[in-house]
Amino acid sequence: MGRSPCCEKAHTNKGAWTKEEDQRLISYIRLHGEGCWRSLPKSAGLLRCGKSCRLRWINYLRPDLKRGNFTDEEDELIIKLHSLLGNKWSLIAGRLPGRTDNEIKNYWNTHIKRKLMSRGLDPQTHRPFNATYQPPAPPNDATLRHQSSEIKLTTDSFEDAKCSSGTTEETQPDQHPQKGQLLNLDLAIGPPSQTETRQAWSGNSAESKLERRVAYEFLPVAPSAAAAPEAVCLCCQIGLQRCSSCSNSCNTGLYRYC
DNA sequence: AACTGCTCCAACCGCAGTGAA
DNA sequence: TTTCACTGCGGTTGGAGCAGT
Repeated sequence: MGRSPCCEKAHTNKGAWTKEEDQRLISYIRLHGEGCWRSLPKSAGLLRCGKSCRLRWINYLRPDLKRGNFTDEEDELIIKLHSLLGNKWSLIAGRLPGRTDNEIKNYWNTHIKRKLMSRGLDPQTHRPFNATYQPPAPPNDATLRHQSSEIKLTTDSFEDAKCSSGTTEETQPDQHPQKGQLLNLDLAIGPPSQTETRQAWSGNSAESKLERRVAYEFLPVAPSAAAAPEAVCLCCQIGLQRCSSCSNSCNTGLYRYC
């Protein structure tokens, strides 16, 4: 038995959005807020599927979107994040305020890929084309487990028992960025929004772990393996010896830093 | 002016993750 | 534990616009 379609396709519009549809969607979300995408089209009087409404809002109509060309700084940031995360566009977008995953994905495919190739770098591996190197698979469960164990190597405070156990891949330094490289990432990145934090940092999915890893490595005070980590709460971003605001309610497991 | 090929990006599609029942 | 509805993500597509001939 297949999944029921997300909407009644026979009675929905497809293709480019009209100004009137945009206006209806904006007005409705202003009044009622985001969410309930499935019922939104009917409530807003739109002959669109909920997914289509959500996409239109997120990628085009949201008021906080930054339109216009990407800056060189954004370019470099995207490249750095992509080298770390792979094609995790939503995570990358979470570090670029005002940019959407779709926008970044398109920009990557049309500009940055070419830019990297002109530098003689493989856009997937971020390594020189002529290097004798077997490209790692894009972040799948196995590589995520590997990456999680890498976290364990860079700090003994960030434990993730589920991930670190069962890691059978051999560590081949040439296939992964060095610790120094990871920590050398530009720190001028905005913190994730509350929503992003809630969504990406909770749970124990591979995605969440990856997000935590990025957040961890982008922290202003990255703990070294030798010294005890500075007290920075990863989920609250509060630099206190003990963060009382999250230690009880936080389910990310990151409160160990508090 | 007409045609062709290319680029770019908005939008679609299918699947995975998540939480409620 | 299973099923199902819903949301979000990443890959892909289609068409508008532009440049070259």
